[in-house]
Amino acid sequence: MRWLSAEEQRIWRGFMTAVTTFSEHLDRQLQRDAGMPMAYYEILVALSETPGRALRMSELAMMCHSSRSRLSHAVAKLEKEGWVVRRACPSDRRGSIAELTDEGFAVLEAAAPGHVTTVREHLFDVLTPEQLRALDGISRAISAGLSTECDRARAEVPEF
Amino acid sequence: MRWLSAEEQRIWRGFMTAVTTFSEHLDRQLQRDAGMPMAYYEILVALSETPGRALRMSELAMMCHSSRSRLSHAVAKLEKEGWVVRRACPSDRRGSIAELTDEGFAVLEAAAPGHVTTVREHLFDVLTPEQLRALDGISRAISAGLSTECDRARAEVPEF
DNA sequence: GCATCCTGGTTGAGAGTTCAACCATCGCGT
DNA sequence: ACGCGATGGTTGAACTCTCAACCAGGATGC
Repeated sequence: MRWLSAEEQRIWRGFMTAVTTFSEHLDRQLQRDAGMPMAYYEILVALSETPGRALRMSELAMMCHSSRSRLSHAVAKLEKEGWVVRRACPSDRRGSIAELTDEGFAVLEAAAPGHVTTVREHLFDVLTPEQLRALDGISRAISAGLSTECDRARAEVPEF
Repeated sequence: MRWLSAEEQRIWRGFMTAVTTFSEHLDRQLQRDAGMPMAYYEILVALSETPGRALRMSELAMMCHSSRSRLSHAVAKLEKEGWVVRRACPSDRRGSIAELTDEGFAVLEAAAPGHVTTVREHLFDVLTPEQLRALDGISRAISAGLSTECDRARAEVPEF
């Protein structure tokens, strides 16, 4: 087993610090200005970008990179707020469809500018175009490394 | 107010996806193999690296970039597990000192290899040396952008 | 000495996440 | 038609985090 060098540790810790501080900052901003955490904001965004502003729970879960359970709890809360409604799926009786309400859309419209401004201010404004290009590549590489993980797991299943 | 371009959105979402998937993966690995979330692991690491394996709560909070409240809850749990003990601070009667127990150290030693391996596998193994250098700069820039935020807030306080 | 403010730390309630268990339905093979 | 494994989704309990309230002890000013 290979440990991390001092240099690797520095990079690793710096990365985690930056990322967690950043996302805590974003979460706090959204919670303060829009009364919801970022995970819930993402749900509203995903719905708002879909034609019909409605999606099946499982598709919504994929879009938000969320577990079914998490999404179910979250949508329950959003429904209680009146920002989303759930209705049955006509083609599959198991299914359930979440739809963004007009009020939910209005809330999202009100929340978006502050959120986008925060993202721009702390990400795009502090990085050079070159760093942004690098970040793009880094994100892809990390994501690819994680999804091949899943593939490997899937490949381990006998008779697959 | 300036919206994000399509390209910026792509980078932004890709970045968040990579980061959240990655840290969820790490959290799950630690939870499964060591029975604790990453935040708690970080606490044990910070203590283990301090001479005497003990730190005041406030210093520990800074090291872990954690709020006092979060740390207090976390250390309470770690104490219940027997991995940490709390004792009074001799120089400041308000203070409280968290100390890593031998059992806590043993648990940490057992957990470390799996954690390091996961980090290496999904971060250092998937990035080129050039990307790692870029990541270092990016992390610094983001962290700097967030701390100047605090400075500005501090500067806004009247008579400061 | 004492009033006042600040700092260190804890606590409790409320919100969000995780995990495993669960139910209903679908799809497929026979 | 029937059995059966896979899928879609929900639920409850345990856990973690956040936020605000709080208490105790230091520090400063008079």
